[in-house]
Amino acid sequence: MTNEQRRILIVEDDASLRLGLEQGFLSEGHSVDTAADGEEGLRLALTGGADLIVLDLMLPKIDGFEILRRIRADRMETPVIVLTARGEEEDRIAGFEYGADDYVVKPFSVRELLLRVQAVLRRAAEGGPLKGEVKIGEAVVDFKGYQIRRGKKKIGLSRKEAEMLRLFVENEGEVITRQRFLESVWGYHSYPTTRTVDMHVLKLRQKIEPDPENPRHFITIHGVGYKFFS
Amino acid sequence: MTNEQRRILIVEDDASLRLGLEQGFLSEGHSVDTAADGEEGLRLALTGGADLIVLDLMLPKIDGFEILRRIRADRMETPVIVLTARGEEEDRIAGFEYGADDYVVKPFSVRELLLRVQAVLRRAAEGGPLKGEVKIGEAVVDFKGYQIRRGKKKIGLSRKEAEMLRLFVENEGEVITRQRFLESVWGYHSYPTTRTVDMHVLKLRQKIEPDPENPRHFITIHGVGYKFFS
DNA sequence: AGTCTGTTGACAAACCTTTGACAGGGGTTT
DNA sequence: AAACCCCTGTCAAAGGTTTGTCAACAGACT
Repeated sequence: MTNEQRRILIVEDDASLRLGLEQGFLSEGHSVDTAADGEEGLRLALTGGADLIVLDLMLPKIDGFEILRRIRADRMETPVIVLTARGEEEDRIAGFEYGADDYVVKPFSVRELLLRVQAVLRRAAEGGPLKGEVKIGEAVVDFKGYQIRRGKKKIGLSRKEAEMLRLFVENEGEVITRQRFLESVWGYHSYPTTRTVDMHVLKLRQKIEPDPENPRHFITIHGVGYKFFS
Repeated sequence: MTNEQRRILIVEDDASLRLGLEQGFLSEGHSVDTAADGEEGLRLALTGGADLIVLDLMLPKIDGFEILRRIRADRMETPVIVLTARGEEEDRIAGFEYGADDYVVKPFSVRELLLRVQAVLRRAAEGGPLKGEVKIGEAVVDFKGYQIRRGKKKIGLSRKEAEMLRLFVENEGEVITRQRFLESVWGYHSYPTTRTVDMHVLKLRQKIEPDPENPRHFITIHGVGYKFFS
């Protein structure tokens, strides 16, 4: 009852993944449409009243980019989460440009995707902060452009910085442990030290805090993790 | 990391992998049960109080799907992480259909599996006991944010304070002995004096009680322990 | 080669936790 | 009721752990 049920469209050619996702969504109480190729996917996207679309980029017949482009060309604002394969990292930037709302890199845990879907649905329901820009004190973060504006100064964000910031913003007011950062931003295939997380927080503070030595937005919770306030 | 120890059940027929995983979990401080075939695995899954099950799908006698199905048929909610081999009966790999919490494709690094186990355990723990906020008199405790709000004042909670408070809240009205605090909050790896518990109760009183010298919420039971009322 | 990013080690600084000490309460025994 | 002993409240200092920050290094990219 924490969530309303929604209609999810899954466009994915790999049968086992498609079924797995379908089950996952069903078990969360959503209803599901599926398409195994781009043609079908586009048709369902344009006709069916999906509340959210999970879209693989690599598809038979019509690829994911094209589907995304056509959806947006129709002025549909249905949230889209893109699935990209490892090594197609550039896809992700391109994906954002075409108007994806989030992306997940394969291989991912279904749990992770379910969490992101929930987050996107929540944002969509609330009017979607990440859609455009987020204000943090004096600074304005542009996630799609990977940069921050403070007054007239523009400061670039690296990929890791941007992803950490995204996690912060999505969980404003809640403590996020270093482990959770590693899990969510770094994934299961690289194993940096937890000190690395600290380093990135330091950088975010330097780029965003008015007074980096007395942080107001990125708060340390000793022995636990960090907490964010906009 | 002061992570709590858990009991892990490994169901895997390949001996070297089974031993490798066992070692990994042991070195993280968990305790481990193992089963080399499906029959044994199912038996242990249903009887033993495992906190998490690592389950190979391809097993002698009873395969992993069947085990998973039966576990869930019993309404057990023990988290399960499934190990699948690449190329195994693809259409059935929709392991999530049967309620797995995550899956890992062989070959995988032990390190990766350990990380996923931690993640699943953490989520299982978070999902359970604590709701968002709890009111204690005038104060509102925000466990996710590790803080207390009293009117407009926000007071931070340290980790130990938060964990003690959690135990108090979860056992409202019951007397909790100092010993129980030590076991539950501090665990088996450290043995502080019971005076330490007093100290933390003092701090909680100072942060939460309207009049810390005449406590209404954290009551001393002389010779026994403390009792909490919201 | 030069730049940018991510990662790590090192060390000091900050912080929480723990402990000792002592006063004050509580309960029990006479 | 008084004496007594054990338990708890509280403070402050010690102790140990966690974090902030700098600098160096490797790798990717330009």
